[in-house]
Amino acid sequence: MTSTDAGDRLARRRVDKFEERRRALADAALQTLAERGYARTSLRDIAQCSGSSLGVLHYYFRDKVELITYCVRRYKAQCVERYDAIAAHATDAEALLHDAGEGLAATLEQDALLHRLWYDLRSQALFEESFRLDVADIDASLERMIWRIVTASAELAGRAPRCTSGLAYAAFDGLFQQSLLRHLSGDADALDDLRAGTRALLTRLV
Amino acid sequence: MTSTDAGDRLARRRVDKFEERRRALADAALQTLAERGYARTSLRDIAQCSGSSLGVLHYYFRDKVELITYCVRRYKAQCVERYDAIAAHATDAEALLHDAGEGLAATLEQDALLHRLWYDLRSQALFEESFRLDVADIDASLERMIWRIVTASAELAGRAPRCTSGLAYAAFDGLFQQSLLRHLSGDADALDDLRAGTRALLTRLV
DNA sequence: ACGAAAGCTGGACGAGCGTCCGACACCGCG
DNA sequence: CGCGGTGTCGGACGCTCGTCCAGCTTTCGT
Repeated sequence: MTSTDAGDRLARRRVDKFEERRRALADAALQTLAERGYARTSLRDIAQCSGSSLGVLHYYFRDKVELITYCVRRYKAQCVERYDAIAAHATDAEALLHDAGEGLAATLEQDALLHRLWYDLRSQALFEESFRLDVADIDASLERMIWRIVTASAELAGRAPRCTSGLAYAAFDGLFQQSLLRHLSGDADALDDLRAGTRALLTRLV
Repeated sequence: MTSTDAGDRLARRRVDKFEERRRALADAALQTLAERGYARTSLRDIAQCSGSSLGVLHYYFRDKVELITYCVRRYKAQCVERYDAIAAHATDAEALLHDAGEGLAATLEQDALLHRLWYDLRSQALFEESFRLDVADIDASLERMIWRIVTASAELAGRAPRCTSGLAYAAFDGLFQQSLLRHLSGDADALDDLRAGTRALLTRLV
């Protein structure tokens, strides 16, 4: 083993540790962002909620934009992973209709705060150029997720989808967003309406 | 005429002038908000863009929240007025399909910035309780507008709507929001896709 | 065990924020 | 003309923000 090999291993381990810490900080930051919203969250809030300090944040992230961007990327990873499971195993059309509604409703209930953050960030992207690429990326992931459900539903029903992937996503996204707003406002019917709406959309669009 | 009558007239004229100035300031503020977004707009920005000063803003509005709320209410008035025209005069189903798509596309193109502000404010409402009532109010107006189009379309086609008013609004809202994001990102197909999507949604939902 | 590098701390700094206020211009009335 | 009320201005105030840094502690290869 040469000395440069040892150096490489060393450097790699250091980088790994650095990255791991970044991830931990970003996850804590994501939690805080989800609770207070993008515009109302300061680096001091994030530092306090993650039990670290301002200096640490600046040690691991050049500035606030880099931290936020890193957080959003992590969020996206969680998002895709979470959604990939929804349309996985359904053997008949009726079961898929049910599972899709239940999946979306469960997601809305369990991760309401994270999705609130997502809509917040997407709105920011309307104003801030620098967010648009990441937002478009996440949107594309979600669109693929919805499209998998739609095509699976069509296949099980022996039909072809009667809409484009973009339209299906837009409609489901609107439904989910509206449900989220009502759910967070304390509307008890929001979840059931999301289930019913999912079923309705799915049967109209295929 | 008694002296109190004269006093009343005088007081009323003063109040009118006061309200008129508030409106003018709010309209200018709305312009600035639409351009820079809620979180990035300071009272100094608003003062500068409206050619007034910080002191004037505070003379006519107790604080920033009152100014913003007043702006949103004015926005809502414009909004409803603007939309009421869309589904007004269509004599056959095909014409309505066409008019609805053109109306939404024209709105998207002409008032992109105002709608961007609307989505911004609605996202803020997810976090800030104090916005929710006004946002819910505007949402309800928009939902009624969409529902008028859907029912008119169903009637002209000799059918009944196959969805609830809430689902129709959610779907159209999602479509419009997605189109807005793409339009602002410079996607040249956004407008055409909105037209096509409107037609598709309308034919699937009735 | 020791020295250097990595990791971390708390506070300082200037900018920008919402708010507030004293001073001044304007105008109709006595 | 002078006077009080209305409208306006620009700066001061206290605060929070993101950024940055001097210096301390911890870690770790040698």
